[in-house]
Amino acid sequence: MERQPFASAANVSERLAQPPALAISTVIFALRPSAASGRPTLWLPLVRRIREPFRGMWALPGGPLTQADSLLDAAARNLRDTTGLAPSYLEQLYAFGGLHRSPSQRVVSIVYWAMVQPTEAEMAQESENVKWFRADGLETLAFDHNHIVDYALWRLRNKMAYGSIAYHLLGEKFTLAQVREVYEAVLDRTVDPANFRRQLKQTPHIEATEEYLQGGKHRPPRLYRYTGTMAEDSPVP
Amino acid sequence: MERQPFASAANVSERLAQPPALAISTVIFALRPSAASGRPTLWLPLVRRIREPFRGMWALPGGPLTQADSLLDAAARNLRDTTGLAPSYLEQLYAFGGLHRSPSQRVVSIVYWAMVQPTEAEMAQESENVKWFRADGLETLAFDHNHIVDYALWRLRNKMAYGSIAYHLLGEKFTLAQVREVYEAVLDRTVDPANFRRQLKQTPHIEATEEYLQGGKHRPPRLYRYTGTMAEDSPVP
DNA sequence: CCGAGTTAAAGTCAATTTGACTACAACTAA
DNA sequence: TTAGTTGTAGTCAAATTGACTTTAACTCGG
Repeated sequence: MERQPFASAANVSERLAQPPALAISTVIFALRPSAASGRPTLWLPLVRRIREPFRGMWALPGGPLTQADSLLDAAARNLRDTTGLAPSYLEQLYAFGGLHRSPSQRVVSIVYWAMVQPTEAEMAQESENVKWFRADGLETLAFDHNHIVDYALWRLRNKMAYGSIAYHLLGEKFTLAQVREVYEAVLDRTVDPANFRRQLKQTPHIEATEEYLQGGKHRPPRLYRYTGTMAEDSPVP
Repeated sequence: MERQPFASAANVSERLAQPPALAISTVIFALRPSAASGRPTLWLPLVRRIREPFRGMWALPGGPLTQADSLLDAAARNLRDTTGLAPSYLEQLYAFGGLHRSPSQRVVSIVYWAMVQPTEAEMAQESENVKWFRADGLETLAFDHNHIVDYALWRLRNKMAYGSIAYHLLGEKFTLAQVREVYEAVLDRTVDPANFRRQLKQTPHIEATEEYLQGGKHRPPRLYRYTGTMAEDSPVP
């Protein structure tokens, strides 16, 4: 991503001549049970920087735009290389291009965001340099990445209301209570179970299966399936 | 923007080494009375390309990202330089980065969109190389710019429902009927005047003035003012 | 095997919002 | 002065929403 270890006079004059560096980064959201309450909460994987600037700090996974890939492909490829993830939902979030996002060199980052299902999330093995964090109350990250995560959270809360994002955080089959828990986790408020059920039953792309989730402590809930696609909300690009 | 007049063997090998070119373009919407019905409809200014590729064809105003400007500043500056416009509403739309958007060189375009008020729109003088077009039924444009305009229209229709965009297409003071006409133009359907009025009266940032629009043919309507800001919908960036 | 406890799922009902429509007000044009 | 047109307020039934109750289906502890 950002290569120059420090700024020099040469760098500064070059800055006017050479085009800005183009980076692709991704904010990845997944649901994990909170350590405290056990309820699902939003988490995201971060990678530790192994170079200057911000060496040793945590940052969004990303890298330079590979020439042979479209923006989406570049995001997907980088995600696989750095975290091992292959998310079922991956969409462009925003292009950040402030002048001082990175010391020394001007960097324009095209940021994607992803939702991964619990089974997918397990693919992102934690290691010395890859770790999952709770999305709220994040420590200070490299570059302007706190800012980017905050923006992603704001968009997530907005899109939740009328979008299909929730289903991409769940597995293939899910109970209505699980969907409700996603809403509660993201919107950070309780939702009436009965009314929520009534709403979902008249939205498209939610299909009841004949299966029930067994092994719970009480009456087994029916399992549902989401039959929509990722492109349900954003069409052309 | 795209400089190479034609592709060469040297170009192709260089493509892998040098970063993609970064361009900023803008889709500008304004309201103008339709020639046929007289009702307001969506128009946008386009500029004629004076270089290859696509020389002579119409395209969105844009240019390379200037090094000293943020993305927003670069969009605003370019808009002023090419069309003379200084829109009151200017926001990032999407980053387009397909591999073959431009012949010869890879170009990533960060596209902004703007809404200009009627008085502002007059600043964009038509000339040999700058002309206003109706947003729907556009002729074939340079690059993938038809695709970009279609996407902008889709976003506009979506955002209209719960956003503040309509007011940025109108002047400082406006009648409720004018707001309704904007909705009708963008959503392409009729809206009940009485019900629309009831809705608007309980939305924030719409303030009644003590003035009335005189000179009409019938009962003069009250003028209103929008007191919100551009950042009402999109917060952080 | 029974009853308490818990969650799923369906149903009730009043309050609010929406869509279609009516009525009246305020102006222009003839 | 009157007919025509648009602005504005109000009415009413239908649809939607939020708070709540009821019944069903299961587990677990005795």
